[in-house]
Amino acid sequence: MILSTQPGKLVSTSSTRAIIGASLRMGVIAAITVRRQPNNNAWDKKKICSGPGCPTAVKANPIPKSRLVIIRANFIMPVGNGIMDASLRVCEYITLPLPRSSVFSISQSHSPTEVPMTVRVRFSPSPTGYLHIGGARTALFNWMFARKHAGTFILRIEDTDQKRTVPGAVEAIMDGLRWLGLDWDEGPDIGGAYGPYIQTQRAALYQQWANWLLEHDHAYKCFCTEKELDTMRQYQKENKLPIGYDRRCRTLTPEQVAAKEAAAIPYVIRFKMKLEGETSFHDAIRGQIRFPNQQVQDNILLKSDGLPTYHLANVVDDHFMQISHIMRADEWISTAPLHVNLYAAFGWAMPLLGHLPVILNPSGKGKLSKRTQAFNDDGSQVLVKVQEFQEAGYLPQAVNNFLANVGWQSGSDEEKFTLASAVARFRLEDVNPAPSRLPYSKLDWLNGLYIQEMEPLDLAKALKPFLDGAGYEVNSEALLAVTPALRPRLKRLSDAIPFLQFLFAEQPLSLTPDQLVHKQLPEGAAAFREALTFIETVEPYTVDRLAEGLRQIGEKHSSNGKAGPFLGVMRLAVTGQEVSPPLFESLYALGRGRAVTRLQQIIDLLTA
RNA sequence: GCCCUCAUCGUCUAGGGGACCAGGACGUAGCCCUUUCAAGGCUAAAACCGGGGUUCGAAUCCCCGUGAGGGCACCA
Repeated sequence: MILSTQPGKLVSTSSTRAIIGASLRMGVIAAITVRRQPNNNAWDKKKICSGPGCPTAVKANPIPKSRLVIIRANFIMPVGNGIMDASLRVCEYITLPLPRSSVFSISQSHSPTEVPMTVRVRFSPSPTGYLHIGGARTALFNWMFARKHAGTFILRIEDTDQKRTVPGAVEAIMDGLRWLGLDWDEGPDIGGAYGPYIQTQRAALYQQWANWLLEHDHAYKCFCTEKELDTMRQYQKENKLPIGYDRRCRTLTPEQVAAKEAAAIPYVIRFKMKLEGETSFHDAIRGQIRFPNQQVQDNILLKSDGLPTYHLANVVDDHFMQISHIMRADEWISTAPLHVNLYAAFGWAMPLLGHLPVILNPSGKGKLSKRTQAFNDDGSQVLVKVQEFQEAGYLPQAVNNFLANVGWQSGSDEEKFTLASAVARFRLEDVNPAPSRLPYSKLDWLNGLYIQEMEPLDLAKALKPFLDGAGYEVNSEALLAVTPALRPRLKRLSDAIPFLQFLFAEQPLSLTPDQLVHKQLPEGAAAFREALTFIETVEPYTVDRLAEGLRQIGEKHSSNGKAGPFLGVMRLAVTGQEVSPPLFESLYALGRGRAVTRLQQIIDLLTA
């Protein structure tokens, strides 16, 4: 009966129902569900029928899993009329054409996010300090989105809070972005068609539009002093009233306003928010978000110093800079309804919003901040500034890769990828809305992988500043010789410092005889003496020749015929480090002269 | 207090009603290799926040809790 339904057979809705009905009587059909597939990614689900009496039948007479028959039709809703492409599953997926039927009518509820032809996005930090890793992540996502859609990435400086502006911060932020390779197409340093890109230089524009709102009854002047507002908030707190501006100046009569103005009382301009109803907007990452309008304050748009607050400045700038998408941090969600209403008051089209998840402290308590010094499980300090990552010896491509993996998933199981491939696959819909901590240990792993890809010469060059910084003046030839051996041992560039310490160690090395004996090496001193002679005379003094000769000596002297035991103690003898690069490279980097000196000291120590 | 957001191994995540006794990665542990430490290879332990509901079937949809984060500034 039902199981004889063959692939390719036309099944009408009514016959589908007949099948269900008949099968239900036999106690084999459980349910039928339908999924629409408008494209390969987005799915709508609609249950069209779950056979009447089905639950009872199943409960009364449980069907073994193997006999549970499921019909499921997956079909693509055609744009026009006609037959839709469908598949029907009966125990297994089989493909069948299925005629259109009203039973299958599906509401359009899941439209794919549209990306307009011209993408213009911005990263707009406040110049209050260095580039924060969370800011860098926001910048990275904006940048990836812009590059993906061949759009424009804009750097805009939001310096309307003069009190918090720090000299040199703009340059520091730009340095951070440059180090990461996030290049901008328009910005304060390079200009652009929509400049200036520093908000304090656009003050007149904000004033103009604040006045426009005033004239069109979307805003009002507020003469409240800070003291007054503090008192108000205090009162609200004590009396458990809703916290926020009570809109007392909203109802000032024109005469009262004129009087206060005549008295030269400073004022701010506040937005006249709708008092009832709700504001909703679509978030590209979170879907629809609704706010009761009562929750939205009559926020200040223009401060008494004549500069705008963020709310006004960002709306005006995003409009005039023709920003198409706003991707900003989570913490802006609650002000989004204000912005929506501002756009509405101006009559401007709203850019698409997407609120990125915040980055949490490793403890999970609070968001990652540069003010609260945090520590990892291993006690190391949590890096927060981009510059700190650089100084710790991370590579920019590793940091980018790392950041891209937090809150976004590349769509494959590959965790290591180039920025270019991430750009190609970047979609706003794939951003995970959940806040996350930075998995720093993954950064170490990734950085190690990137280091292993480096050519020895490039790696040596990259290592140089770190060694210089530690006061180690390694000669280039020696450095280049140990670099291949060093490479797989490095997670961070700065890890090279302890490895190469032996090159600068005080003489003599602080070793004790018992550190240099090995069970498998009965005549240690003799082996060292032979090694000494060999090192003194070997020509040329190369890693390969050293390896060859010392291996032979080791094999000869060890009781198990393997070079290992000797090489181990020998390495310790010449480096004095429990952990160091391998012996041959270390000897080479040390140079013949110093190698001989150290070995002689060891022999003296053992024979004393 | 009010409002908003979020919730899968320790961590970053996959997951869009049956393919999941939940997959990958880092980290951790063990073994192999080995010249110390790494790297590399193999193996293992390790999660659907709780409770209801819808459904034949829920990690997935809905509701209620709980927890975490954010906002309620003349800061952004």
